[in-house]
Amino acid sequence: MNETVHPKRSRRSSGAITLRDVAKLAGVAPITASRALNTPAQVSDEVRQKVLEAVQRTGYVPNRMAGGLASSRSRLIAAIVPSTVMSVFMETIESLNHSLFDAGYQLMLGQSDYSAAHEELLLEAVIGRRPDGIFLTGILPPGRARTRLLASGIPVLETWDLTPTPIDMLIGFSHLDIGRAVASFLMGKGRRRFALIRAQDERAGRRATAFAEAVAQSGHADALVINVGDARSLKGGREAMARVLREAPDTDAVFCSSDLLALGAMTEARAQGILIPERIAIVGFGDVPFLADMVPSLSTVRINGADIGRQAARFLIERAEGRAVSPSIVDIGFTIVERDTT
Amino acid sequence: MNETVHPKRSRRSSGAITLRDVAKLAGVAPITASRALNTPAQVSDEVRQKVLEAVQRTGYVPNRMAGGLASSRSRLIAAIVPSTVMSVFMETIESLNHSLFDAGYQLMLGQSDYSAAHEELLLEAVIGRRPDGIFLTGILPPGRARTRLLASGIPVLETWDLTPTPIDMLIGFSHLDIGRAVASFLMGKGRRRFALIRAQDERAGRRATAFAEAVAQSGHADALVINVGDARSLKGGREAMARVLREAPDTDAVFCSSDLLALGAMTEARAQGILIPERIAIVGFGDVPFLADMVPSLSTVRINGADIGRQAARFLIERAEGRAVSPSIVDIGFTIVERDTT
DNA sequence: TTGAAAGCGCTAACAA
DNA sequence: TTGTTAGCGCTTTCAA
Repeated sequence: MNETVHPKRSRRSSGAITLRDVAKLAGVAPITASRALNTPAQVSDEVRQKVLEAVQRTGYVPNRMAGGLASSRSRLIAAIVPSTVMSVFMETIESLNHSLFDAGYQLMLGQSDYSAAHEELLLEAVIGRRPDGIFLTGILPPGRARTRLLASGIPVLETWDLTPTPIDMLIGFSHLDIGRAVASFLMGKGRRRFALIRAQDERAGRRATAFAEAVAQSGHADALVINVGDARSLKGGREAMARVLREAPDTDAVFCSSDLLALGAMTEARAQGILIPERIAIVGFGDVPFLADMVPSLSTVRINGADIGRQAARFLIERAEGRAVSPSIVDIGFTIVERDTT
Repeated sequence: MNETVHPKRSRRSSGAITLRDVAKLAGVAPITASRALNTPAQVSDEVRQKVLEAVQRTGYVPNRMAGGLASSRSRLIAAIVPSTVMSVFMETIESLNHSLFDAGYQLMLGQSDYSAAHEELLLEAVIGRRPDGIFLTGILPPGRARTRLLASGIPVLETWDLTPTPIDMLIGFSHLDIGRAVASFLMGKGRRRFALIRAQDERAGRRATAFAEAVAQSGHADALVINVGDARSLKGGREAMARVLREAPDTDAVFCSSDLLALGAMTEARAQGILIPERIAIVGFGDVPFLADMVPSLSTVRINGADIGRQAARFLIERAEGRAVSPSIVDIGFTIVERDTT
């Protein structure tokens, strides 16, 4: 009876139940308990039974930090998005998160606010967690952040854009193609005087430029370009549309860099009694879920965000588990969804 | 020359630069390098200088899994929300994420999809990461998940609701009060025949019930209650409004459990040529950023989500760092924002 | 102010 | 199939 009755844990212990406790209760070695939980096929039925019972009784929850440290596999995936509120990226993040969770991975979310400086800080913090993969929205331009990431050896998936020279994997679509496609779509409808309402976002800029070049090459007057700060501001769209109507009253088609800006533009047009699509056609970008049911419903460019998320999860997990088989560059394309506003 | 020229790392090493490498380069012991980075005040200027230089030269990024394991502090906060896409919670998550990042913490995001079963799995996975705190949307009802969480000893912050018996900390508001307040607000405007459009969500249910009781107690006819599945579906709001107009054509006020449902209701009313607010008043819930600029602009119940996020970060970090000073229950309140639709 | 030793809780590697 | 041993990369503890 001189054994410790209160099994005094070392002063450093966190106090939680550990695999050792479980193993002791099950009467096996810790590594055997570990195998019973992680690779059950490697263990006899009887042992597995006893270990699971001990887990139940103790309420043991494995410490993934310890596991990750020992195995160099954190089962953590980091995602960096420019914004979350009312944003077109959330559909992707939602499906990514689901797919990851089903495979036993956890998502760490970082928000860059469209700032390169912030993104660099974020990446540094993220690398410190040693995630098994990093999901980036956009292409990471050459620079310190990219060098760091490369040096870290963590699998990286860039999305939402195309480049012949990704860091590693890429799932995206061409913003230039979208600009051109929307331009021909509208020209095909007989529209002749164009305006662009675009947020301060480099990718939106490329769509706009491609659009403007396409209409110019077809011999039309230069498109009027209105810059607004925030892609999520309906108000910005309203004000931009007011300027369009003032500065180029003969405009008959407007391409907006987000659905919310488009909704703002529609709102202003309606407030001024301008008929849509009769007088002016409007096209948005993103296909946020609910605008399909507005009256009039918004024509827009649809990106299959959920599909990006699913494929991203697959790619990242494949890399994490060392079976890299998928092609590393995927163009996921886009669709012009025609509804009432054109 | 018999020293290893290629400093062969042990077969288990991840290969990344470690604190040891930095320390060696700086000519100090690992623990000194650790102090130079984490508690610079404890170290001489000269040593600090040399260590920082070595960090620069090597591109060292500390392994937070190892640090967390050794110190029992992960600097990770987990947040569980019912949904992310087009959701009223994202404003909170965004500000939580920012506040955490500024304090050197990282956010892990889990999505419960309004499912208790899923939430339990999520919590189990989350506990395994040993976060320094857990942010929950809603109150966790007694049950296995709550017991587990309690046993884990991880600080928990419940939000978005009130209860006298939180697990630990609480930042919320009263759904009953909201239901009652909106009822008196509408009755005060002279409205007499009410309808509720509500999503399948327990909290929305409580707002609706309180609303219905309040109008009944004032001697009005029972409010018509229409259930819809998804709070984020504009279409659901439209269909519900169509039913309201069919089943109770004399309805003159509708309270919807989300702004998106309210937008759907408005859309349907307009499609049927019904004047808002003249014939029917509409009130939403959540005050999603952009609806203020619609025409007509939506009257709604505003929750200061960004403030919840900020305070949540403060509470959780205080607990994590062992200086628990804030009150543990905070009623953050709500505001009825009157706009065009009433 | 600096360092040596030990250990956080787990798993890889090797052995039986 | 099971166990022993030795780390993973860091920080706590204690000592100088």
